[in-house]
Amino acid sequence: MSAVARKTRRAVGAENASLKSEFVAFKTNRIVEVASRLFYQSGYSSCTLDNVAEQLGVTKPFLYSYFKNKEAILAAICEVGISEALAVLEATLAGDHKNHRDLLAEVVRQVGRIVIDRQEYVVVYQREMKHLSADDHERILRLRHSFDHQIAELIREGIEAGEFREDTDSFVAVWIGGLISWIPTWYSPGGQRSADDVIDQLVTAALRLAGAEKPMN
Amino acid sequence: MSAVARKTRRAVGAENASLKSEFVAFKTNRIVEVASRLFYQSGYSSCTLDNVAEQLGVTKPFLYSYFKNKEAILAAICEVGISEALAVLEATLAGDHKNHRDLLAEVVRQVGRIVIDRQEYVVVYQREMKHLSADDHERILRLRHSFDHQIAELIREGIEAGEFREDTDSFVAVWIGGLISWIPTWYSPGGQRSADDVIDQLVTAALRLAGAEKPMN
DNA sequence: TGAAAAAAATACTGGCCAGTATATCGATTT
DNA sequence: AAATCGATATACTGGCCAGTATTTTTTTCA
Repeated sequence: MSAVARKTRRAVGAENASLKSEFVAFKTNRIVEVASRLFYQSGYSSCTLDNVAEQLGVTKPFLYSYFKNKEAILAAICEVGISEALAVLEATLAGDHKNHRDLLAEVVRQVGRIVIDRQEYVVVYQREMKHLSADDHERILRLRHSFDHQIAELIREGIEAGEFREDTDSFVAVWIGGLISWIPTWYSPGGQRSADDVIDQLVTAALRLAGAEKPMN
Repeated sequence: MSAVARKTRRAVGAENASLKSEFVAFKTNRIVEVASRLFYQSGYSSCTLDNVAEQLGVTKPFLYSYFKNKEAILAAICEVGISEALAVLEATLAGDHKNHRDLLAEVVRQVGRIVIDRQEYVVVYQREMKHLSADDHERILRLRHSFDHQIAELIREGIEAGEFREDTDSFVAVWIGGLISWIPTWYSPGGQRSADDVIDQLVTAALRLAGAEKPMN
C-alpha cells in the first residue's frame, strides 16, 4: 500500500468517525428537545419515556443507548438554559461598554432573550431540579451561582462607579434574576406582547431595580 | 317532652353538629397541610397518598373520606395561597390610606408576608397547576386574574394621581407579581436574611418598579 | 347495654412504567 | 455469500400506586 493510499484511508476513516459523532450529537439533541417539551407539558414524573420515544418515532431502548437513565435526560435539559445564559453573560462582560448601566442593560437583554428562546428548558429546570441526582444537582447549582455572583459583582461595581443609586443593595441581583425567571410563566409566543416588547420592559424594570434611571435615549 | 327539653336537645344537637364539622374541617386542614409539604418536597406526581397518610399517622382510605381523589387535595392546596392573598389585598384596598404609594407598599407588604408564610402552598400551586382538572384550574385562575387586575388598577390610579412615574406601564403589576412569586425560590426560614428584611426589600423593589421613589423614611 | 351507624383499617386489584434481556435487520468486512 | 457488528426493535418483568371492596373498631343513642 502506498503512502498516499494510507493517508487517504485514514482521512476517510476520520471523516466517517466525525460524521458518526455528529449523528450521535444530533440524536442526543433531538431527544433533549422533545423530552423538554413533554416534561414541560406534563411534568417530569408524569411523562413516560415511552411518550418521549413515541414523539420521536423511536422506542424506549433507543433512548437508553443515548442516556444512562431518565434522570440523565432531565440533567441535560436543566443544563441547557443555565449554561447558555452563563455563556452570553460572560461574552457580554468580556466586550466593551460605555458604562455599567449599559452593560447591565445589555446583559439583561441577552439573558432575557435566551430565557424566551429556551422557555421550556428554563421552566423544567426550575420545577424539576429536585429530581436531579446529588451530583447533577450540585454541578448545575455551581453554574447557577456563578451566574448570580457575576451579576451581583456588576451591580456592586456600578454602585461604586456612582451609576446606580448608592442605597441599592447588591442583593437586587437576585431580584433581577427573579424578573428574568418570571417571564416564562406569563409570556407565550404568539400572544399579545411580542418578545421584543417583553425584553424592553424587562430591561427597563431591571434598571429601575438597580436604581439606574432612564434606560436608552 | 317539655318545650324546654326539646329546645335543649335541639341546642345540644346543633352543638354536636358544629363540633363535628369543626373536626372535619380540622382533619381536612391537616391533610392539606401535610400534603402540601410532601408535594413541595417530592413533587405532586412522585408523592403517593400512602406517603401522605403515613405522615399523618392514618391510612389511605382515610384520605378518600375527606377528598374525592388526589387531584382534589392538590386543588385545595392551590387555593390556599391565592385566596388568602386575594383576601388581604381586598381588605387592604378597603382600608384608609394617605396615598397610592403607601397603599401599594402596604399591599405588597401584606401579600409578601402571606407568600412567605405559605411558601409551600404557593410553590406547589406554581409548579403543579397543570395537574388540576379543567374545572379547578379555571376556578383558581379566576382568583388569580382578579388579583392581578386589582393590582394593575391600583397602579393605573397611582399614575393618574401623579404618584408614580407617568412612563410606567400598568403592566408592571405583572412584574411585581413576579417579584412576589420569586421569594420562595430563594428565601428559606432560618436562613441569612430574616423574613422582615426580605419583605422590606420586596417593598422597596416594588416601589422602584412602579416608579414611586423613596419608600419609607 | 346492645343494636345500629359512623369512622377508619386491612387487604386487594388493575394498570402503568423504568429499566433490561433478547431478537432482528441492515451494513461492513472478508 | 457468510460472518460480524452496530443500531434499533420486540417482548418482558418487578415493583409501585391510585383507587376500592370488605372488615374491624369506635361512637351514638334508645
